Amino acid sequence: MRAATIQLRKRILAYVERRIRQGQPPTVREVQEAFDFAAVESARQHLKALVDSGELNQLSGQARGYSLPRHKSLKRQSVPILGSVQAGQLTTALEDPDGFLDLPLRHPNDEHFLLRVKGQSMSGAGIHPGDLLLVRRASVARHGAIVVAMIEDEATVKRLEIKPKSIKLTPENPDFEPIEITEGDLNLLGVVTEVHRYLEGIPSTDG
Amino acid sequence: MRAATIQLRKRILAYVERRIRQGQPPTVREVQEAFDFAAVESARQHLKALVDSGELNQLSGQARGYSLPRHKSLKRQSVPILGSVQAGQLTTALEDPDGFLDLPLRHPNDEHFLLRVKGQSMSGAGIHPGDLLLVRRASVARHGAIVVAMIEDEATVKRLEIKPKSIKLTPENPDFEPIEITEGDLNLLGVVTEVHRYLEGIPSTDG
DNA sequence: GCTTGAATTAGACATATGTCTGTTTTATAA
DNA sequence: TTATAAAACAGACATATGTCTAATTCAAGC
Repeated sequence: MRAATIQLRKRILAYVERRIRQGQPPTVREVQEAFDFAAVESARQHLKALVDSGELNQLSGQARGYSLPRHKSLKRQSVPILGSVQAGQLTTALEDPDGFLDLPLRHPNDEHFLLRVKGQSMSGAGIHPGDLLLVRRASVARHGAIVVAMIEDEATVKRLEIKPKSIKLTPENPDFEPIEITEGDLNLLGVVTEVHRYLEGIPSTDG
Repeated sequence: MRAATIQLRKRILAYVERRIRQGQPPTVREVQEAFDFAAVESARQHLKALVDSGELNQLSGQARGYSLPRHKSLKRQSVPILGSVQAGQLTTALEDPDGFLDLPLRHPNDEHFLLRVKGQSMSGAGIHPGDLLLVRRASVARHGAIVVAMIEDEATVKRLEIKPKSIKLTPENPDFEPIEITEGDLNLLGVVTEVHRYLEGIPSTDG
């Protein structure tokens, strides 16, 4: 393959992806026009190459038959927004959320919720009051992960430190005290996977 | 219109919407098959009715030419991810993004892009390196807004301060210097509306 | 039942679109 | 430069798909 072709093919792939995401995959001739090919076959050859290399899927013979491979099409789901979670009430809270946001999830088979941040205890990690934390429900987490755990009757956000004989939950703010508990006493609600902040007011809470 | 037709038409609309959201609008004949019509024209008539009532848009004569009207489709959009923007190259950068994220947009009729944060100049506002900023393209902004402006050949993020006779662009970090320019020299690319941080690695950069 | 218009059916046609074959141009390396 | 394969081009063809017209069936009201 020629040097310039690599760049061109990337641009074609980006174009096709954009069209698909906008709701209508392009025809071969639309690709031809978008890239000023004089021949339909030129566009087709590039598309075929992208299919052959696995960057696009194709339903042969169908009009606008190009689609994104599975790993590229993220599932989107409605995620409930929780203002706070009281002890043992996660299920209840999930059933009566403050609202929902449609988000693409990277672990679409896991259960998620959004938790609105209160207080400054994680400001050292760039997590501030009002931020929405996307939490993947899990009962285990890796050392160093930011987790949501039930501490003294309320869900709180801390960084998890796994020690040989205990668990330490550290706020990222020197004004707050870390908590050290035994592994059995840890009531982990989930792992924070994303932080979202909305600067222009409350996001749509269509729930 | 007959009683049963109302229900059927709703089901057809839902089918078309689902197909569009999955990335490929159906052909008339696919609608025909999905609803067991013996004639193509039956499906076509229902689709035509949905177009006439404004629940679908259509590009006549085009294969798979049905699309969602603006108020339905643009609740979620594919937003291009830009790693950086060089002077005057926003259009080019938008055509060759690092990837896309599907996000619900609160100003669905405006153009948006995601900008990956470099440097610590806005850490005082809780914006850190690696964060993705959702930017709504705009040429004007309100006092106090966090904006993306072209400064010295590159897009940078600053807080906007509108003064009587000048514009001040302030980094939220004492280690950096504010910039003061006349209003005419301001090259505003957009307003930051959301901050997103992904803690478990790079979000899908499928572009 | 009869009437009437909506809904469906049947079939054909026009166009859009995918695909194929062969030729020409172009970039790259020897 | 020349040889070579990649890439682009040109044109044709096959199929998919949108659209049209007329006939038939069906549901709802009289």
